[in-house]
Amino acid sequence: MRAAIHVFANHGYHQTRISDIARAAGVADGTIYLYFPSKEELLVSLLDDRVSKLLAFMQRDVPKLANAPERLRAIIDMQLGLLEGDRELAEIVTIIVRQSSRLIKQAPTFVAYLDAIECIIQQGQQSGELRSDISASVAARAIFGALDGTALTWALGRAEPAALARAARQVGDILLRGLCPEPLPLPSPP
Amino acid sequence: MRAAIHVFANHGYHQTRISDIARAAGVADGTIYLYFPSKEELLVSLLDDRVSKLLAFMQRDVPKLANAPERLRAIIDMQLGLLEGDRELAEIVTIIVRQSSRLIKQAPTFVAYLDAIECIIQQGQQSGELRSDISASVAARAIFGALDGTALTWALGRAEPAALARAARQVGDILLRGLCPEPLPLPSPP
Amino acid sequence: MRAAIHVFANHGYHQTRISDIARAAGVADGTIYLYFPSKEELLVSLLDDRVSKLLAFMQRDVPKLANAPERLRAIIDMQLGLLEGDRELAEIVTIIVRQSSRLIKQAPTFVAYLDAIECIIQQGQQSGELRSDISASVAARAIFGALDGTALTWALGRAEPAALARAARQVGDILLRGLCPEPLPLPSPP
Amino acid sequence: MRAAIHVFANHGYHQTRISDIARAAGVADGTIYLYFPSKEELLVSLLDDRVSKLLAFMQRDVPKLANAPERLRAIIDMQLGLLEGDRELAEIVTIIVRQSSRLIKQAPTFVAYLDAIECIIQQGQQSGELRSDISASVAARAIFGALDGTALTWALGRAEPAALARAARQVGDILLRGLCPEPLPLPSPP
DNA sequence: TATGAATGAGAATTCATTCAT
DNA sequence: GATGAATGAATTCTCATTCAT
Repeated sequence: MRAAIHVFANHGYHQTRISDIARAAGVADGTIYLYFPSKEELLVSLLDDRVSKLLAFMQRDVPKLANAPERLRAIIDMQLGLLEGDRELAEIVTIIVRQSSRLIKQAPTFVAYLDAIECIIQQGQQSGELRSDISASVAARAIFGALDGTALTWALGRAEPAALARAARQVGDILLRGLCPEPLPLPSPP
Repeated sequence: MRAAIHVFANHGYHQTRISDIARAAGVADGTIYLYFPSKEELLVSLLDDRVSKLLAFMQRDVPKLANAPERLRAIIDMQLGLLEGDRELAEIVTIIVRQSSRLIKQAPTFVAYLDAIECIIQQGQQSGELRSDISASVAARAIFGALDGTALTWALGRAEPAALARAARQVGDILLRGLCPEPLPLPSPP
Repeated sequence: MRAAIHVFANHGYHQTRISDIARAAGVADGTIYLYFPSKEELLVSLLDDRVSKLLAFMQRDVPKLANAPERLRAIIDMQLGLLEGDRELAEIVTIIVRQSSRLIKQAPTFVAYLDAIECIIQQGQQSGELRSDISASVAARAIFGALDGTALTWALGRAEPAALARAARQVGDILLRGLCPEPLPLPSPP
Repeated sequence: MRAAIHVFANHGYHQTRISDIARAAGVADGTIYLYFPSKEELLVSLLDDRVSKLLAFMQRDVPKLANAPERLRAIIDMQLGLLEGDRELAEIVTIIVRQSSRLIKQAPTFVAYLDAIECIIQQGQQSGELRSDISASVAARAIFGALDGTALTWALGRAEPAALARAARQVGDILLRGLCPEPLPLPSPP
C-alpha cells in the first residue's frame, strides 16, 4: 500500500500501471492481486485505510470536546494533520481520488464524513454556539472544500509540512469566526 | 464543444471516447481533430473558454467595486453563478478537470485565478477592510476551496439551480465575516 | 475469415492468438474487431457460414429426392463433400469447434442438423423404406457420428481429398444397408 | 483423479483451474504436482486409465469370441458400457479430450484403438463373415465415430443411463447389418 | 509429504489518432 | 472540409507452476 501511494501520487491513477506498483513494492505483478481484487479497489483500500481513521476519531474523540467550535477546530486540525506528514497521501486524497469517476460519485465514506460535520454544526446552532442563519449543510461543504483546497495547493506546491499546520490554524480562524453567532461576544461596557 | 461538455460531464474524461463526442456532435471522429489537436486539448479548450470569462470579469469589472469585501463577494457570486445554469459545466470544472493529471498540476489559468483573489485580499488587508492576521495566500485557497466544494456537491447532487445561488450567498457570509478585521465594528453603546 | 480458418486449423482455437490471424490476414489486430466482436464469435462466424449452407441444402434440395435412402445418401455426400476440398475447414468443423465449450453445448445449428436427419429417417420408417426397429434419434446420431469420425481422421491424416469421397461412399453403403428394413427385399420367386 | 473428472466434465479443460481441482479434492494446489507433472498430463492420465482398460479387454477377452460380428458387438457394448455409469467420464472422453489440441492429434492410444478395430474387421473380411467391398480402415472409423457421436449426444443430454445401453444395441444392429457380406443369405432359387 | 504464497509470462481488447478518399 | 476505416501500442488480470517451509 505504501508503494501504491508513492506511485499513484507521482503519476496519477490512470498513468500508473500495476507493474509500476509491483516493482516499487518489490513483488511480482500477480502478487498485487492476491491482496487487492483490482487496481481500483487498491485505490479504495488506500483511502478507506485513512478515512476510517478520520471517522473513528470523529466518533470517539470529537464528542468529548466541550462545544461546537472546539469540535470543528479539532476536525480541521485532524483533516489537515493527517496529511501534514505525508504529501503523497495528501495528493491521493485531494486529486487522485477524483480520477476514478466511480470513487467520487459513490464514495460512502465521503458522504459520511460530510454528514458528521453537518451534525456537529447543527448541534452548535441549537446551543447557540454557532450562527443559525446559515444552512448546516452548506457550511459543512464549505468547510470541507476550504480544507480540501488548502491541502490540494499544499500537495501540489513545494511548501514544507509546517506550512500546512499554519494554514490549518488560519483556515480554522476564518471559518470559525465566520460561523460565530451575531453579535460577537462583546466586552461588557463598564 | 457543447457535445464534449455533455459527454465528458456524464461519463468522465477517461470513460469518454472521442467517437462518443463525435456521435453526440453529429460529425465523424476525424472531424474533431480538425479543430482540436488531441482529446486533452479539447478538455483544456472547454475550460479556457469559461475560465477566461472569469478572468476577464475579474480584470474588467471587479476593480470598479468600492472595497475588498464587495470584490470578494462579486467573485463568489461570479464563480458559482457561472456554473448555476449549467450543471454539466460545473461537473467539468470541479471533477473532470482533475481526471487529467497534467491539467490540474500545470494549469496556468488556475494559478492566475488564485493569484487574482490573493491580490484582492492583500489590498483589503492594507486598507484595513480585511483582517491582517491571516495569510492572503491561505485565505485565497480557502475561498477557492469552499466554492469548489460547494459546486462539487451541488454538481453531484440533485438540488435545483437556485440552491447553488443560495449556497453562494451563505458561503460568502461565512467567508466574509471570517475575514473581517478584529474587533468587529461594534454598535456604539448608547 | 479465410486467414482465421487457416490459423485455427493449424494451431487450434486456444493456441491461436488474434495477432496470428491478423498477421495472416495482413491487417492490424484491431481491424479484426471491426468485423467480429470477439475471438469466439469469429469462430462461430466461420461455422455458421458453412453450416448454414448445409441446412439450406437440406431444406431446399433434399426434399426433392424420391425416397429416404436417397435423401440420406445425399446428406452423407453433402456433409463430407463440403469438407473434401478444404481439409482445414474439416479440421475446424470436427475438432476446433469442440475446443470452445460454449459452442458445442449450445450450438443451435448442430441440434437443427441432427433434427433434420432424424426427421428424414422417421419418414422413411413410416413409408417402409427404412427399418422401424431402430430409434430414429439413435440412427441420426450414429450417422452424424460416423461421418464426423470419418472426417476427423481424414482431417488429421495425410490422405488425399479423393480418399474422403471414397470413404463417404463406403460409409453410406454401411449405414444404408444397416438401415434397410428386414427382411431385405427379396427377388420374388416365380 | 475423481475430482479432476468431475471438474473437467463440468467446466471443460480450459475453464478448469488447477486450484478448482485441488479444492474439489481437498488438497493444496501444489499437491497435484506431486502426482501429475502438468495439467495436460493429468487429463492424459484420466484417459489412459480408462482406455487402457478398453485395450486390455480387447487384447484379452475379445479374441476368445467366436467370430468377427460377435467381436465387434462386444467392442460396441464395451465402449459405451464403460461410459454408461459415468456421464462425466463420457463427457471427458467425447468432448474435453478434444479441447487439448495435442491430445487428439498425437494420442497413441486412440490410434491403437482404431487399429485394433480395423484388425478385427480385416479378419472378418478374410473369413467371409464381413463384407469385403468396404475398406476395413473406413469401417473402423465409421464404427468409432458412430459410437462417439452416440456417447456425445448422450453426455450432453439428459437421458438416463439405460438409454445409452439401448442406443448401444441399436447402433450395433445398424453397423453389423451394414457390414454383413453380400449377398444376404438368400432363399435358394428354385 | 503437503502446503499455498509468490511468481511472471502471456493475450484479448480498447481507442486515440491518422490519412487516403 | 469532412469522412471513417484502419491502425497498433498499451495494459489489466489470470493461472499453471514452483519451492521454501
